[in-house]
Amino acid sequence: MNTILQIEKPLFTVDSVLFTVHDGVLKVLMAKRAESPFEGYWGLPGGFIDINVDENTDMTARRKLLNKTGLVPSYLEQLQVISGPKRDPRGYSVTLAYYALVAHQNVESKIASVESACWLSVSELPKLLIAFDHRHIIDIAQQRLQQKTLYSMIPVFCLPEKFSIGQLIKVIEAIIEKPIQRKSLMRRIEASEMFEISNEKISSGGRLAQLYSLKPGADIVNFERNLSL
Amino acid sequence: MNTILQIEKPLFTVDSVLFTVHDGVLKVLMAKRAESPFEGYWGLPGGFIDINVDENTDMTARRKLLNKTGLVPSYLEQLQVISGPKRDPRGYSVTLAYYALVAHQNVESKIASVESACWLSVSELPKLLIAFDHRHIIDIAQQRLQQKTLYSMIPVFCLPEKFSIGQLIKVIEAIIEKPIQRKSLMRRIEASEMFEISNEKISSGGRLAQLYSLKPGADIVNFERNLSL
DNA sequence: CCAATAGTGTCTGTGAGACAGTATGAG
DNA sequence: CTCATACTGTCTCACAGACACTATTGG
Repeated sequence: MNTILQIEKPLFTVDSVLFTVHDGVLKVLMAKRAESPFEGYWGLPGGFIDINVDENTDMTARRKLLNKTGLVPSYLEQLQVISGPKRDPRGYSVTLAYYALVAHQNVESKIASVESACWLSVSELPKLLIAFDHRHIIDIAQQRLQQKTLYSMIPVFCLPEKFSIGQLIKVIEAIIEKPIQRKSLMRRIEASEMFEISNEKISSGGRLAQLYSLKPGADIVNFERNLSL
Repeated sequence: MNTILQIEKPLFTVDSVLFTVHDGVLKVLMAKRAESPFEGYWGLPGGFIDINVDENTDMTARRKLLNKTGLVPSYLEQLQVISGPKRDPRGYSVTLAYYALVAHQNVESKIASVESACWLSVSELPKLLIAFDHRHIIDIAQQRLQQKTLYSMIPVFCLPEKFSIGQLIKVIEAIIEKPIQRKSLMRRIEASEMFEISNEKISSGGRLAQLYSLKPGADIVNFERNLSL
């Protein structure tokens, strides 16, 4: 091609913070590291981009999630790039962090390269050994998720295709760690026009709950006000 | 260290979209490329990270802005990573784009490596030759700036230290391309508690305007509602 | 029947939009 | 004085919060 000084390149990795909510608790998917830096520590699923396979970094994130955990996220968005000379003992490192959401499902670590991938409660992370600065990345991801929950409907991606308002309330409250008004949520569901009323209802210990589902091809509306305070 | 297969790494670059507002027009800083890919096209100021110099990618962005344009931005924030095999003829490329704001000032291209850096009106970009996918990156940056202007005071970073409400209105209107209510803006300035009333006033063809300045150490408040519609 | 959860009606509160009215500078 | 721009007062409107009320299920 032409003369470019191939100056030293940093390590470039892609890591994902995959969240779900189960039993009213926010969980994050972590993998126990089987390999050298921070072996035995919990780390975010991620790795190096494969420029022969990955159309872009989104694909790297998805590929690594699938390989390491068998899961395909319902929602995936770039979070932030974290970089510096000291964050990886192997050298100067640049990590593109994603955050992602999925309905809760059991993780069978189908892949040998990882000892075990599993859902950890965000609240129990302080008790665990976390690799690199992944704890910090999770904090940033959690903040972003909380913020976005105040003005959008992304929490629906923590639920299955069809869901009830009651389920959605539980998910939102688990994310923002505050109670919300059912009424406000229903107004938003109505106003957003993102959802359609299913013909099914679900039993939940009282009156049957209407199930909703995302309209096919609907994009995610951002509201002009935040919830709560 | 240990055996890591050094699989092929992508090119990693950092580019910045530096905005300002001058005479009620949103401008972006572009440099005429003196070197090979897209020589003679307009490109965003940016380049490769220097892992021996840059503490992190923010520093890369700042260093490149300073080198290529002599400017130090008042505000700098990550925008997005864009990646893919085709966006740079030299190979698979990953770019971390930043967007930044600064008070308008003339650019003297102090550095020889760039033919000319100058402020281009965003509206005239369609008429010009833009390198790589930089046009697309600018579009994304502009959208983000518009969005953020609706719920924060970042446009003040397009103004000098001390500024009047009237100046700020002009900047905001240039960014979001819609008129706003002076009253709403004043309420926000009051409520945010980010600013202090200077002891100076500025003449502007009518009654003297009160000058404000950012309180030292004040952080940028996000409002819970958006402006306008 | 009761308990539990789903959903409605409606009042209050907050902050943006609109816009008329007042204040104060230059010429 | 007039004109231009700065600032204030105040009404309306949209939408979130609060909460009482009704509806519908299972036991």
